[in-house]
Amino acid sequence: MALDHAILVSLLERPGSGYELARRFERSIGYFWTATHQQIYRVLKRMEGDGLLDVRDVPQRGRPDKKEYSVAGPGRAVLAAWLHEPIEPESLRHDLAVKIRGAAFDDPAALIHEVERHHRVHGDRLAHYLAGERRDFTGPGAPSPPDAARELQHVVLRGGIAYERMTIAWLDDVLATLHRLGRNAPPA
Amino acid sequence: MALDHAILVSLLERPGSGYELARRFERSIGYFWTATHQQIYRVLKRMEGDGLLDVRDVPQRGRPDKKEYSVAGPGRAVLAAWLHEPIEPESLRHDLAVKIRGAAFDDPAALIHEVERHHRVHGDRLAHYLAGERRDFTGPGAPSPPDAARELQHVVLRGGIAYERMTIAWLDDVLATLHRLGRNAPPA
DNA sequence: TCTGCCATGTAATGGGTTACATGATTGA
DNA sequence: TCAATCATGTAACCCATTACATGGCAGA
Repeated sequence: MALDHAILVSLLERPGSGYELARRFERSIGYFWTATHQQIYRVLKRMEGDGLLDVRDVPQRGRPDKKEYSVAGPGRAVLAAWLHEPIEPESLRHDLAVKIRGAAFDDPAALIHEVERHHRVHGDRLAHYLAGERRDFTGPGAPSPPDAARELQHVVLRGGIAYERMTIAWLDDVLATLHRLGRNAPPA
Repeated sequence: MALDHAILVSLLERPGSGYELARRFERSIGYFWTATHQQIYRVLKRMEGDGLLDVRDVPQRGRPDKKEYSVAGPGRAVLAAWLHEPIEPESLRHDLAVKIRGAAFDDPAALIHEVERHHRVHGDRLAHYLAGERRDFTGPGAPSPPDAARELQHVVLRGGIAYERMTIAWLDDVLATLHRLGRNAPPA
């Protein structure tokens, strides 16, 4: 159900259409939550039906019209209630780790390219987050004193940055391990 | 579908019953994958039907009998094929981050207890991982030279340790931010 | 006696992913 | 002319979570 809450938070930060939400889920909110447009449209419709959201038809020139959603009173109440409930600390789902342990029953060295690919992806994400941080928080254009919403967005982004740095360092460790195994026991 | 592969890896490391698998998913494999016994029994039945697993009835005294599963030839082939396929780099699903951004529209200081609770959970997990590392890899009883399977298990565990340390450091950052916001703008 | 562990399952629901579907505008 | 972007949706399937269900043994 947390997609509902992520959408509420995003629409409180700024009202928008399903399409715009889907784009945000590829960027800022995507740092910590993913969703496709199909999911988003379904949930928006349901939440609108439940009276949690307001909709406004926005005609546009040269573009398809869009429906701009914003959070209604009951939506705000639902979010507030959720904020005061405890949630379960996350547990990981890490496919690559399954593969690494599985590689013991195959050829460990064959995993090197795959791990390198993941390393590049996380490097790109890190660069992207750092650019966003400079643009929105630490760069010359950043407003000061910042408000609470911005401070909280920033601390979440710092979490994303820490996650990517940690992952990259770990993948270096994985690569070193795979290389070591390759030298000690070269595949037939 | 990666639960299938996680089960194959675990059964290759050591054959076992559904119940035993469920317990492993609470410990070592649980570092990077979670599953409940309901899921596990369903998947075991399906994979056995597909000829990927062998079953053996094991009568026990003083305990219910159990079914011991092990990986059959086709199961090994399925795992090998998956190991050679590329997989998508993970994306996060972090409820707590949604809450933190949402707190801007409520009372940020009210989140402090929740964040502290998560901090404790991650601290406990870290201690648990470190104890496992000492017991199985770096302690006096650990065999040397270790084989490939153990090396790979260790590098995955190091990933879990790095993840918990990173998370704890980030939660410290979050707490400092929440305290700062509380001082600057005390709630009514 | 009661809790917890061992051991296996079924059923209902809900959420997520993938595939399919349409159609206009802008820029290369 | 072709690809990309904007914009919205439906349908089917799979997977995961939650609740329900049983029953014996060991130890506090």
